[in-house]
Amino acid sequence: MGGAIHGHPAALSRHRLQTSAGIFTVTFTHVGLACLYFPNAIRISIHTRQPENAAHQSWLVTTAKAIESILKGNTPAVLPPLDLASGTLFQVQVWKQLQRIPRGQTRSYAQIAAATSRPRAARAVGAACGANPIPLLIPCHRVIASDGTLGGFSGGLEWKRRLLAIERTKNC
DNA sequence: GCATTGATTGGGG
DNA sequence: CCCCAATCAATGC
Repeated sequence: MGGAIHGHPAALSRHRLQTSAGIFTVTFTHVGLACLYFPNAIRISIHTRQPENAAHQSWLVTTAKAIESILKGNTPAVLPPLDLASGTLFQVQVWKQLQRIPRGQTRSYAQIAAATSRPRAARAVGAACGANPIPLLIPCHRVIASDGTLGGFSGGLEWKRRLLAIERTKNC
């Protein structure tokens, strides 16, 4: 059996996804989209090459459209089901708050901390953002430091700058 | 503006 | 336990 996290199944399939901004990699479980990697990310060797699954094919199309939508500064009309089972309770709470940040807006790590009823956990929110398995669709790029500086980004700060610039431009 | 520092939380080994 | 981290506010320069 493949490795499992928190008692949940590991990814069943992995796909390369060609977009206008390069080749993203995504993984699916039986629940939905589990991970999304930027084109520049180091990809792990594929253990689980399973026969094509109809649901995964459908989710792949939806995921591709959602990525392209975000790259254009729009809000995706539809998202694939997201499998957040790899997260702890706190991380999932943070990730759900991230999904509530409207396109074109930002929040500070401290604001997200407050939204999860842990006003002093700003630093932990940063760590939870870093552990976000589905960047772009879970928009951790919209979280910045209280003083207006960018903070960090697991996909590289260039991507964070780029995404925020796209959304800012689109909003004006 | 920038650097330092103490407080603080959640996660992982 | 201990260490790390995508923080923050206060402080001094």
